Amino acid sequence: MGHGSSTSLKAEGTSRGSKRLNTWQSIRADVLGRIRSGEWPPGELIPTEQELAIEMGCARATVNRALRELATSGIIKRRRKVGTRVASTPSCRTTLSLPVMRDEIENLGTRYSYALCAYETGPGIDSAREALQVDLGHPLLMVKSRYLSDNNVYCCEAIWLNPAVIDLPDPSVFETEPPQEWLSGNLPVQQTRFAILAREIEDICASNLNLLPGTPVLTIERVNSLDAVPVSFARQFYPPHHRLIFDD
Amino acid sequence: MGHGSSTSLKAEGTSRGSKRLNTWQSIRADVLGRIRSGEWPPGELIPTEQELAIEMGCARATVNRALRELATSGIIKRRRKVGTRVASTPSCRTTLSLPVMRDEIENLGTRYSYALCAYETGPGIDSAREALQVDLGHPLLMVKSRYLSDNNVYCCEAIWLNPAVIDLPDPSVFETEPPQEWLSGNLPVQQTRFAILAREIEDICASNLNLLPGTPVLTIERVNSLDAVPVSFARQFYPPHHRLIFDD
DNA sequence: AAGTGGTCTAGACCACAGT
DNA sequence: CTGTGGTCTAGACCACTTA
Repeated sequence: MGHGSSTSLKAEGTSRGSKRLNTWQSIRADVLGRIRSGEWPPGELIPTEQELAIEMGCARATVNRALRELATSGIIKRRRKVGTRVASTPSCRTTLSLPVMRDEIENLGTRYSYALCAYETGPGIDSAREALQVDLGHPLLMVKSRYLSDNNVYCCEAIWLNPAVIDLPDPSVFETEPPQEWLSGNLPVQQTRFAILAREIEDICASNLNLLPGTPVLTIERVNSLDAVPVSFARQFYPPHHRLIFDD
Repeated sequence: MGHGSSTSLKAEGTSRGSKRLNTWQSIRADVLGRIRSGEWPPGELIPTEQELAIEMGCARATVNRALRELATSGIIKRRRKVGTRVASTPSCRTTLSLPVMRDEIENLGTRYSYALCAYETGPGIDSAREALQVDLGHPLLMVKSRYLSDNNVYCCEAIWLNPAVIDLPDPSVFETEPPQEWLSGNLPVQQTRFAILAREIEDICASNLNLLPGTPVLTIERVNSLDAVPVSFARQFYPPHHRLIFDD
């Protein structure tokens, strides 16, 4: 323990001319470096926040912030009283961002456009009724549309909306505005549940994506809920070359 | 420890000691509630940290923590000098966790088992050579294996390892230990890049998954690197019913 | 120049989990 | 019990952006 030897100044300040010495980012980088270098191998217990704070000459809160970020990334595991360990099984955690289609396409640097393909009111498909918790006699509005990136079909979407729980507009508004955007603009922000899966493309969408029926397509399903009441079920199909990339 | 029971504490002075009132979680919940209720609609500027801290009766740092978490989730957007806005386009951000297969299966509450299917040294497939940045004359070790969940095939894996950059063990060790686990246990933690996509299952793996050739399978590709040098390229195939779920 | 978020600090208390 | 991470606080300064 500290025995007064330290005058508690991190003065020194000369060794590095850098602007900020003790950013939490720099501490995170330092710890990460020691892990990657093998100095702290998987499963190893690393020093406590207190010890690291002293060693790095910063406040414990700063170390805490750095280690918290590493824990969130799955790099380390923290438990009270026990301490902090390097993750023994490298469970990679990363952030999945699913923006609105307009942003997704424009972020590619390409020109976004949207087109309505069709709409109809009917019983919908099994998956939609299940997700929306309604039965066969209950009509749903289905809207099919396409998103283009520089005039190439980027994604094909089918969405089922439950008119019993939300006031739907005249479907003609979907000629210019995607249903997902209409939802977020006209209802208080919803809760959304996702699933990512692989499916054979549906026959009806195959032509929209210029694909042969049976082609595997990456599919994202979304259920939007309002106060825990599901209001829409959507499927977005991406052509075969599409990948969700995670670099870190 | 130097400090005896130096009861210099200020007796908590505050009124009632109900649990904790001003946790950052409660503040996050409060703000989220106001957003969801429509009090602060999309695009709206919300009060500054300072104002919220006063209103909630807590420190600005606590408000900052709460808002930071919301910003990370994509619920709000923050800019210095400008302030904090409710996201106008609800770009959903969530955490994708890709644990080791053993954990992934055991987390389902099922029994995990692993089986080696085959291995061979050869030129590998185009994608593998590209990912590993080697050419045709360069031999790679390919290992195919299966992961079972309660004796049902859960996932089928093919991995190509570059013997030029890592010392590979005798392939027989892969009879009991999955290559991914061997990698993480015998090399300093690597950087991993991912991609998620949909593919037709390869003929060779179809029988391993008890599927017909051509079936769409959710595929995860991983490239493990060591000091920016790629050492392995893996493809994991999940049967058609498999979904990556995001609830939040 | 001024306002807002971003971060650091030093100290304190709490929650949890081993002993 | 004790030790460890988790959090709150009050104040301070910095960084970025707009006016």
